[in-house]
Amino acid sequence: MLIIASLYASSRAISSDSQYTANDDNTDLRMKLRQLIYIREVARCNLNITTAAERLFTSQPGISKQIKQLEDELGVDIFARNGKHLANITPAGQRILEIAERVLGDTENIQRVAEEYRAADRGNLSIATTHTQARYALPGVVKEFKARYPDVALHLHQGSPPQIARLAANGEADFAIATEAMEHFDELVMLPCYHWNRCILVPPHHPLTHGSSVGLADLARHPIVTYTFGFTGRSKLDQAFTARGLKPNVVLTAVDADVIKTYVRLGLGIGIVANMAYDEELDKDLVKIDASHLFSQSTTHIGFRRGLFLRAYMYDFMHTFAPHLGREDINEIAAITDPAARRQRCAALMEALPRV
Amino acid sequence: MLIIASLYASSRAISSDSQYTANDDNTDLRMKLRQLIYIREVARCNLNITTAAERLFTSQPGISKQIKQLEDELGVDIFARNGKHLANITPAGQRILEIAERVLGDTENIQRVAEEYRAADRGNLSIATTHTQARYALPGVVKEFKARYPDVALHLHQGSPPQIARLAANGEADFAIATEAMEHFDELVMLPCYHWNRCILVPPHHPLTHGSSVGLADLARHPIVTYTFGFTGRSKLDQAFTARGLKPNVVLTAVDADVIKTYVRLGLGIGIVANMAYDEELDKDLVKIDASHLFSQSTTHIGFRRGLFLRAYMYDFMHTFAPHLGREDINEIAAITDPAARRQRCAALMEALPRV
DNA sequence: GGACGTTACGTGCTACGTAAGGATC
DNA sequence: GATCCTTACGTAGCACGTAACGTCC
Repeated sequence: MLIIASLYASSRAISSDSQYTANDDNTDLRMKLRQLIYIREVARCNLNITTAAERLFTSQPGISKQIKQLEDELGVDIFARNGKHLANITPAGQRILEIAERVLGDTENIQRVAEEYRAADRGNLSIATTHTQARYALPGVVKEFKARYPDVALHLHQGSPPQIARLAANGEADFAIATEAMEHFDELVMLPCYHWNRCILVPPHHPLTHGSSVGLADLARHPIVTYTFGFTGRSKLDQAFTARGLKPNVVLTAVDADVIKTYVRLGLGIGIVANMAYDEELDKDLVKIDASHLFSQSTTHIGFRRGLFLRAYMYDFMHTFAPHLGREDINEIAAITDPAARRQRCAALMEALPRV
Repeated sequence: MLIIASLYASSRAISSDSQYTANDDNTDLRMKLRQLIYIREVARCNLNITTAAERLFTSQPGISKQIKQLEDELGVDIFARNGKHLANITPAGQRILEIAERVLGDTENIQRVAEEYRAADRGNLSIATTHTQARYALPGVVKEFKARYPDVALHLHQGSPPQIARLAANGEADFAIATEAMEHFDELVMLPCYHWNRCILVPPHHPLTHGSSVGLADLARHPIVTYTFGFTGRSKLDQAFTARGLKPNVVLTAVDADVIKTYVRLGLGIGIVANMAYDEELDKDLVKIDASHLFSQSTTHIGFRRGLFLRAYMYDFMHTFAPHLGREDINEIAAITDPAARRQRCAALMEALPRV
């Protein structure tokens, strides 16, 4: 079949021409957003419809039926069934799910736009972050933010770096703020915020306080208390030791510096923590020895799902937290589709950050 | 309000935690795709709900009510009302409409993905193009394409360049193929296909056939029959004359070369047409004089809406039409968000095309 | 007065929940 | 046997069409 049509007559003549109504606008669209929510949730729940139903506060047969209906309309299976069990996601389903994610993200964006215009300084800000950030880096920013936006409800979700990244990727949190494991989610736009390094905390009169300059070998001779692997730049710490062929004697690992400090006070070992975790006032019973020369610096990032509509106060929050991040810079980087190119652009930003 | 929650317990504990369900997934989503279709159509119909209803084959009160319902849910007006008439699109509505376009485009993409997996070599291909392309550039490609994909229904829509661009931008056509006015639609990805230039057609024994080399001044001395402004590289033609301070004596303009040739045969003037419009066989009663040295070359582009899911046969069509366009190249360029950067990338491609 | 949008009302579809049935592990 | 998905059925809600009303040009 080859159809050739001319349309000089009227600039909108096309649509009144019945020939076009077939391929034309999605007039006969039966697909529903609910169905997309359903397939997404089922995919997220490891293909378990029952738990998906619980999480969406609806009935399991309802989801079952809607999914089947969607598959019928599209003419392809989204899920591969093994008898009556969902066994897998089909290739077509994979691609459909990707687009469905974007669609649902966009519907959320529509709601955000509406909120923005209804009340620019009212809304929610949901931040997923680690203990270190929540305890030492964010309080100042949060205080300033709350003073400026008293009507924005702030939610802080604490978790491990992978959890944090997942929350942001799923849209359950607006921002992810962390140091580790943030490069592995391509759907997240990660912006470098600040560099930091480590310090050593020891009780007063500890042998390390006597020597003039502390080296890695000195540290390796003492029992060490530091972060659990995967938290707060722990990887950089290990790298430094192994690069020198040293085996650190880590006797205790914790997720947060407060626990670490507690055990340093008990004399369990020397603490290696992020330097912003030392509080001049509260930790004056400990001696802080700078260790920036021993480890390569770490960089804390703030991330959000690509395509997320950013409220004005969200730009403001990022700018407060990392003053080098202006609205235009953020938009520019978020517009980059290719994750590799985005990382490259961010690397340039990182260079400009003050070293520690 | 400041909520801090910890989520170490379980990697998916979050969602069963009632604290999150408020800001969490769009569980209580009431928005419907129909509503988005409605607001888009109303916007397209110059805020006339009645005609939008006709075009969508539904009732006018239905649309009216659904729009109001959507506005209610979002809490902002999408359309500004003057009494009972829709007078304008609000700023919020503007942004909502942008996102709605993307959502609806994506739902269409889901259907395409489904088609692709259901029957890879079955489907529709809708091309909007000009007379020149349809008549002289496309027949060979179409023939080859139809042989390879007998089950793809091909639709050719002929129109003016702006109409063509609009069809592609609206999703009423998959491809736009034209030479002029293709840079002004940022939502279209435009790929350069081939360069071409003009030739002069005169009756036998015409004075121009005697001179050795034809110059612009020679042309300006004869009555000219050529394309209407805005068609088939007419702008480049005018530029050449005005750059030399010449005023061409255009006595007749037409949209297509067939009409031009007809009047050249009648002795109305000399014809200036695209060189691919000369048919060795059919036009042997006319003398063709190459004019590539007189005018700067034009470039024909193929364009599609950014974000459009491209079927395998669509890649193939483009490759057949412009062999330098491989699937990867197309994907790479389509992934570029910034229109300026995209144009720049295409400029590089154009350099590589054979000059004429 | 004509075109257009809104309100009111009736109807038919459909999504959803409950309950029972069958498959898989 | 426990878990999980499907089918069947009843209900309640909602979208849609018709008709009448109000409004703007």
